[in-house]
Amino acid sequence: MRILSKDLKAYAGEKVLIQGWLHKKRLLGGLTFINVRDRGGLTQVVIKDKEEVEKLRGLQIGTVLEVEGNLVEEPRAPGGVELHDATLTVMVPVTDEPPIEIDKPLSHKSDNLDTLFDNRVVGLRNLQETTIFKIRSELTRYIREFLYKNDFVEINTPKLVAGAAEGGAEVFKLDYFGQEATLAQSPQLYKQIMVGVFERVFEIAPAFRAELSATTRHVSEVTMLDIEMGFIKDHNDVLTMVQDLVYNVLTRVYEEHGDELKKLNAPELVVKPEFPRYTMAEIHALFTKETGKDTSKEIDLTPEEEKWICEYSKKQNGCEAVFATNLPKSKMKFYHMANDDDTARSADLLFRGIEISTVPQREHRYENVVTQMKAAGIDPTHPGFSHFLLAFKHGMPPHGGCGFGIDRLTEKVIGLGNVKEAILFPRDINRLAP
RNA sequence: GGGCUCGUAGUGAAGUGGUCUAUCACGCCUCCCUGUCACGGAGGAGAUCGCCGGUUCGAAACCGGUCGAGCCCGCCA
Repeated sequence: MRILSKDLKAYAGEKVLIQGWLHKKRLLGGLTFINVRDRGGLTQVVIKDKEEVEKLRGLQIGTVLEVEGNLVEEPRAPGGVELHDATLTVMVPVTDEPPIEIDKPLSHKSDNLDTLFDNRVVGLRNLQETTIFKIRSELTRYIREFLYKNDFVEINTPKLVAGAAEGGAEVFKLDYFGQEATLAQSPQLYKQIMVGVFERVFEIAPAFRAELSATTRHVSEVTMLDIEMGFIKDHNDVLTMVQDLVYNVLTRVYEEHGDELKKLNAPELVVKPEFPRYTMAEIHALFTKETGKDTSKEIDLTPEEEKWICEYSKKQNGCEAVFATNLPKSKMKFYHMANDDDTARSADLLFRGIEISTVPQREHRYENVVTQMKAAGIDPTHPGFSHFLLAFKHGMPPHGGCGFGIDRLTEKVIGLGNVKEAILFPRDINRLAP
């Protein structure tokens, strides 16, 4: 029976069988160490028999092995146990050397990302890369667990759609049996419709953005967490839910994976349960006062301001997650709810210098939605929107939610420099493979 | 869409007019090595310096073009 590396400790003194990939060879003459990688980690195998060592001649890292041997406790071995008197069986021989290093950290310098992604299928076997995606997996697990606990239902909505969900943003167009279709750039309208069914819903799914953006924070296929909740008292209810979710997820990942985060050189976490809230106008004023650069006429936060306010809040409030509230009405989407002044009931959640989520309250009154739609130049009878309006005609409670970038969250938790490093197979303007 | 930068063995880097017949590290091959864990030691293979053209007695280096890539801005998650 196959034993996983992480479970070996319980089998000290017994004969065990492991299966995995050859991860590293160290030949010391009469003594050879090999590391075998399986889903639980690495196992050190000690081989003295020359014939057994010869089986590995010419075989490269990646060779699939079965190893049978006696498990002994050995303080000098990593993990405290190792296999002795091993008999090797080569399940799948590999003779080509890997195109990229597997047992040493890979270069994540921006100039080298192209090589990193070209060789992704093998490079991901590098334990440093693997750890990034294990942490990403944990982050999504924590998100799901938090939302289930708070009575949210996980949904799946179509990614092939009849029209743009959000006016303005660039969409991918494609032929759909003779009709023009687009790839969904957001589940926005569907998740709102589902508030009329379940009250509280969420989805973790790809969204497609055809923006011609070439930056460290953009990709054309993004994994979004979308949340929507009904029967809110006001915008504050949504902000609090998102805040509690993020606080829970961040503190939990640092608790449960602190060692791995440290190995990846992740920054120390500085957060408080209550994230500071500044209106956009306040941030412009503070930034202008502190730096002397006048941003009071900017509609949105500049990328420099996003970095600055997170640093500022970290120092002032001991919290590097911060809400920028009262976003300008001029930027508002037709389904957002306006305030009486020139702002909207919408906020950006910023963390470590980047926008990771937008958290608005929605306009739930049918007539107002139609009015705002027309004002945005959208035809309410278009098949991409008519069903959305039908749901509103039949009763939508006050509601709000968020769109949340899983890729950016992972990037920032680990302290990576580019969102693509947090994506297995990133898609951008230039890259469609692997 | 606008601006800036980069392209040298499989990988990461050094070299900014001649001493480059291109250097180093990792990886690979051969040999030595019984406690390695970025093992160590000796030797070896591997690059028409992205491509095309030009300047020059001479180009990896300078100029123009081209292809590829990255970063910033706009926009957004």
